Formats: sequence, structure tokens, C-alpha cells
Amino acid sequence: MNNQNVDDHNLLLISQLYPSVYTPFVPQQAEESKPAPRRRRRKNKSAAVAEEGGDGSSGWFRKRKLTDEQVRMLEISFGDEHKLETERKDRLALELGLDPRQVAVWFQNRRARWKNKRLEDEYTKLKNVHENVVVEKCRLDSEVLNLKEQLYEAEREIQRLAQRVEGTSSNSPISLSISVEANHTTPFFGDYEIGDDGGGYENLFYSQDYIGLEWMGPFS
DNA sequence: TTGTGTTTTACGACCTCC
DNA sequence: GGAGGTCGTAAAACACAA
Repeated sequence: MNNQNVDDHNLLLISQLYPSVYTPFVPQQAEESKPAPRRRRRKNKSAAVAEEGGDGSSGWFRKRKLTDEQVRMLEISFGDEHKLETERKDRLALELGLDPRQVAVWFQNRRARWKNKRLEDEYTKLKNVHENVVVEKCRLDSEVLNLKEQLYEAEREIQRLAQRVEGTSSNSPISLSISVEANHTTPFFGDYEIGDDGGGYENLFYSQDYIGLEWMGPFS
């Protein structure tokens, strides 16, 4: 007979001897005869708790909440070190009047809570970062749209000027240079230049300090 | 008071390390 | 192989709205 069976057997005897006190045990046992779940049901701890010196007022197993002082001391200890060596566990158990097993379990649960909290915090941080990135993306999208609009306008302006230059250069062999002043409302002209090799705006190149756009005639 | 959701205590299964 | 870890879960204890 394994330990669980011994425990269960003893508890069954106790429940039969003291039905008024241990009746809750009986239906629980009946439940345990159902098809086995993946994990075994927790064994009843009444005997163990009675031995531990439960308050004795009820005589029935009750899950005992640790006192505020016990929790406070455990929290302090947890703050020092999340892991629990045997020596520290035994010392804490002695100091707090607990079973070393209770101290170990408390630390296990505390680590789990700490981990959950940490994951929650990380999630919140990542969520905030993500939200900021989305906002920035929207801003950049609208900036791109705006720049495309300016690019389109600039292209049209270039075509118009090119046509004008074509018209005048056919009348005169003198080279012509046309300057287009930078426009504050259209920063495009301050940001890009047309390459020397001519062509469309695919020949534009970026220039930080350019303040104007000069388009050179074919005879310059 | 009671139903319901959350927190706390405890355990079993499984894993890793020495 | 034993001690101690995580993970998932049960169940008592607790909080609180209806």
C-alpha cells in the first residue's frame, strides 16, 4: 500500500469514527472514484495539518492562511533572494513556526506571482512601444503623402519651365539659366537637386544645404 | 445572503542539476 | 537518487456586487 493509500485509509477510518467532524471527506472520496483525471486529485491533508498544530478548534482540515507577520518576514526573505536553500528554508520555518514544506511552497508560489508580474510589466512596456511605433508610422505615412504631392507639383513646374526654355532656346543660341528660389511652403526645393545629367525627377538627389534649384540650359 | 471572480495555499507531475 | 525548480491545477479563503 503506497503512502497515498495509507493516508486515504486512515482518513476514511477517521471520518467513520468522527462523522460529525470529518463528513466532508466522504463525498470527496466518492468523487475520487471517478475516471482518473490527468493529474491525481490532491490528497487530503487533515492528518498532517492536525499534526502541525492547527488551531484545533474545528478538528477539520482547513487551509490556513499565513499571518501578516509570517508573510511580511517571508516577503523580506524573498526580497533578499528568490531561491531558497535548505538551510534558509529550515531557519525561516523555525523562526516563523511553519513547516519547511510550507516555506518552500510559499516561495514557489511567490516566484510564480513574481514571474507573472514581470511578464505583465513587459507586456505593458511592449504595448506602449508598439502604440508609439504605430503613431509614428501614421505620421510618416502622412509625411510621405505630403512629399509625394510636392514632388508631383515640382515635376509639373519643371515641365512647364522646360517647355518655356525650349521655346526661347529655339529662338536664341544664347544659353539660359533659370533659377527657382526655394519656397518655404514647398521645402522640396530645399531638399533635392536635379542631377547634372538631366532627365526626370528620378535624377533628383538629396542635398541638405541646397537653397535653390538651378536648371541649366542645353548650351551652358 | 448568495453567487461569482480573485487570491492564496497546497499538491502532483515532470524536469534539471549535483 | 534526492533536492529543489517550474507548471498546471484544486480548493479554501476572501472580496464584492446584486
